[in-house]
Amino acid sequence: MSKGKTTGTDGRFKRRVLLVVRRIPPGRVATYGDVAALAGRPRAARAVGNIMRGCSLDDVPCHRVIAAAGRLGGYGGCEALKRSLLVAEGVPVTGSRVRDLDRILWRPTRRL
DNA sequence: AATCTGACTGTTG
DNA sequence: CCAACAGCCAGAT
Repeated sequence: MSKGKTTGTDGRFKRRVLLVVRRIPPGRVATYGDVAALAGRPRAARAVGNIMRGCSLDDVPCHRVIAAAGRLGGYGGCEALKRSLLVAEGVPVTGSRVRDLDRILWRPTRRL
């Protein structure tokens, strides 16, 4: 292990983002910007989206990550699925937007 | 190391 | 409400 760098070439940011998203409880959502901030880069919302794009629902509940202002954002071209998953968890969604975002938005009590 | 990509965000019209 | 533009960022090639 002297080098310990052969694998895990992932940026720490990506790892951090995955951990944050995994902590989002059912019935709640977090915006890309919030996740980025929790991961340590409040302006990397776009980067978070790119990371989500490469992750799977089996690895992380990416459907709980939405865009700002309560908009659902994208989902690999299957936004309808994202909407269904959120509604199934009890998240009130109207059209392409989450209602009462202030109540549904996840509030982490402790940071990493 | 440079360039391109894009599941973002805020502003302007 | 929607379209266009610009700013910002990490990952992939």
